[in-house]
Amino acid sequence: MAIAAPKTRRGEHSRAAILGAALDLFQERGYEATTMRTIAERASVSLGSSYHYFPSKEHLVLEFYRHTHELHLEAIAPLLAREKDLAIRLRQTIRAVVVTCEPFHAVAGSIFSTVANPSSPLNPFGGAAKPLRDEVVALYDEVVRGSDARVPADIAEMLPLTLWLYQMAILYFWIFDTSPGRLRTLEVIDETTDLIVKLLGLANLPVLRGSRRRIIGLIKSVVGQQPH
Amino acid sequence: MAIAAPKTRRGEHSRAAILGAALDLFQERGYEATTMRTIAERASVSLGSSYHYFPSKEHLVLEFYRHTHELHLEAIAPLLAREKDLAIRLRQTIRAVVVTCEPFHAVAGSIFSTVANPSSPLNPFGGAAKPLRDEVVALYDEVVRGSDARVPADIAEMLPLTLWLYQMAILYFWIFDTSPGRLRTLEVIDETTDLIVKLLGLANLPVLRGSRRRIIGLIKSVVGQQPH
DNA sequence: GCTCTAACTTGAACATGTTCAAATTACTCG
DNA sequence: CGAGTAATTTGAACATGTTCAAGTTAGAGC
Repeated sequence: MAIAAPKTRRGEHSRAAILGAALDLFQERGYEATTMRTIAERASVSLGSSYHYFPSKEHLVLEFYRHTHELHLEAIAPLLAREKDLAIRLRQTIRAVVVTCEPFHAVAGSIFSTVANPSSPLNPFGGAAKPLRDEVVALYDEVVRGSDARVPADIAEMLPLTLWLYQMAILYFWIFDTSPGRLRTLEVIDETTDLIVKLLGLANLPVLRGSRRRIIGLIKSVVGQQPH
Repeated sequence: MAIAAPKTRRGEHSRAAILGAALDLFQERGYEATTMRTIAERASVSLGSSYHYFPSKEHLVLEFYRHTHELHLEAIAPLLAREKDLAIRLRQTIRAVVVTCEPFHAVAGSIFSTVANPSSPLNPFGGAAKPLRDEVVALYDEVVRGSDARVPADIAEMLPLTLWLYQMAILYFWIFDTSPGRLRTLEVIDETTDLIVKLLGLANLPVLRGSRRRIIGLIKSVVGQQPH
């Protein structure tokens, strides 16, 4: 993602200063209102230097995402270490996403759309963002695996990727949520996580068994498409 | 959406020329590669004139959308007039969307992302795009109402808006679809429309009846949020 | 310490979306 | 037809993401 990893002490310092300035400014003013010139100025480097370490403004956003992901991991780790109930693990993990992102709610919209652009190298469905996406998927793998729920193999296979997609959908809803305390998002999270866990439990029921293979195949083909 | 509707013959001519040039160029070169200067040049007006009729480049995209929607309506009207089976009506309507948009597949990505931006006035969830969205929702209302399916009132109420959201999801999938003839998208359409109609049929089954009110409430709260 | 190469830095230059005040044109009303 | 007003047109100017060729600096090898 970076044009070049720094090779000198000065280079390391510059890169860190640019990234730090960008993260601060995105949070303070949002994506569009933050200009590359402002970032360079606050980092005390020239405009051109920023482009030496980050090919584009969008690539700085990717680092912003990575930052929030790390906050999310920290926030949820203790619960994942002690709780075994899948419903609780899932609900709390998704709740932690929106709680972690709350300070960035005002700027999340423009950032999200930048990333949603299918032709952007940052699109999470393929490209430069893949390593980060894989980390998020791994988290959901841990959410499921670390629980005491018995999930059939065919479902377990595609569940983490599906939950990642589900998280994205929740975030998109959250962006539009203007309710006090973001209560509506929390309600939707509680309802949907409950629904998901119930559906997993129903997977072997006669009514659903008939469609199970078809539905799994469908989800796999939707979620597993590897573009670019 | 337009700053001003034309009041003179010359004005009408200019606006039409700008819009026509924009539609052609978006199709030829895509959204980013089409500059406002190129549009103005092909329309034989000055750069400033374009901004007299369209507040921004994004607003020209909205017209592009309207254009494809009208093509879609034309394409699907005959079938909706004669066919009564809901599954067929729905499948063919959604199929017609991607078939209609096929000439724009290469450029659809950048256009879609522009519109997906929650802070854009063009975001379909609220703002300038609302009139067009209402038209699309009305089409799905017609798809359901014109069928011989008996849909419970509580479901019928939120079904058209939900189908509109479903159409958006299919389009997002289609953007990434690189399979020959866009076959994967067509398969996903067939599977999902079938699933939707089956679920409607199952709505009164005991297993689902327990969750039905909750699920409907959930969908309404997700899809009915009125932002901005 | 000197030299040399790779790394790094710089700021001017470019393209493009957008704004705006001034100039021009179209239309209405007497 | 002749103002006068509203509509339209214009292009220069601005902000910003990005590129790049040229200059400067850091660190390795001797």
